[in-house]
Amino acid sequence: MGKIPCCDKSGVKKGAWTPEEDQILVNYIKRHGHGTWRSLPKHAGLLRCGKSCRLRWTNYLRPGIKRGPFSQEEENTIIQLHAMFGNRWAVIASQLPGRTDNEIKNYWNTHLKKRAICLAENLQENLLLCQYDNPSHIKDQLSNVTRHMIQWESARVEAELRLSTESSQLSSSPNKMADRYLQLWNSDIGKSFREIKPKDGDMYQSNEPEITSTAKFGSSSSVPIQAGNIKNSNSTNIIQQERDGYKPITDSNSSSLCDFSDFTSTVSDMLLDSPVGYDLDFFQENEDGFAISLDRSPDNPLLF
DNA sequence: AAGCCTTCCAACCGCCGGCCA
DNA sequence: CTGGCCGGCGGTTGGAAGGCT
Repeated sequence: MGKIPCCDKSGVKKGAWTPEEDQILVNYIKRHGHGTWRSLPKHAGLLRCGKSCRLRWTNYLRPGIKRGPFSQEEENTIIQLHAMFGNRWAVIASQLPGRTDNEIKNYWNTHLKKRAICLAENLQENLLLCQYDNPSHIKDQLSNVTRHMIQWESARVEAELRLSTESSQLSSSPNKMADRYLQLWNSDIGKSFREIKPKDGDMYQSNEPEITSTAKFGSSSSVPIQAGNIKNSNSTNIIQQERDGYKPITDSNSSSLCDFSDFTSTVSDMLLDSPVGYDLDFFQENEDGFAISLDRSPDNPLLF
């Protein structure tokens, strides 16, 4: 049987669109609407397949498309939504007016993903070092781990807050919240927590590499999120931290995994139970690794 | 200046789900 | 219920542009 291709390959032009083709497409759609994309090229007089026309229109020619570099706010939104939804670019794009899924996907793959991977690898390296360094060094490494976790949790919490205020349906459904947490846990960012590779006698026990049941997140995801005083743009810290001197490492061939669920739930609890809302400034390192602080100086590595 | 390398992004490709006959 | 059509989505790629030696 086989699927009928969207267009006859012969006689169909491929590659970059010319300004003339753009003009033809725009003029036609302005006059007639796009109708069925498959028949559009024939009616408009274009030697393109319908899919190509649709892509060109939705990603480039459609009115309201925003060109140019992403703002910090847009970047934050992408990071948060990617933490929530993974590579569901269309969902992410729906929250960024004027941006297309293709553009966001490209931006993630060329800018944000790289940073996230660097950070995750650095985290992994830090934990490896913990096993060989002197005990006093461990606290520093743990601080890095803690920082990373706090950032991850803050991105998640803020994203959940945002979505919960936008969708009363979702916030009223623990299962859907759990599903979102599950997606988050199975995303690249969540993966960075799971794929820590301790050696023998590791500090953390490796259990579940990938969670596939929403039941695992029952308690965390059902925590009611209140709209209010969460500090904005927490997630940018992931990027900022990388910019501020986190160095990438190359060893990423991990096979054993380390479960951070205890850690993350602890940090999550601290965040969610905080009497001062979701402001993260109170986190700061001390001699025990991390503690609560009101230090708001720019040098505080936990400030976002 | 020239060649090579890397980065970035527009566009392509194949798959999937919804709709309809 | 089934099969075909269609649009949408996400992964991937090719080439242009810029940087480096």
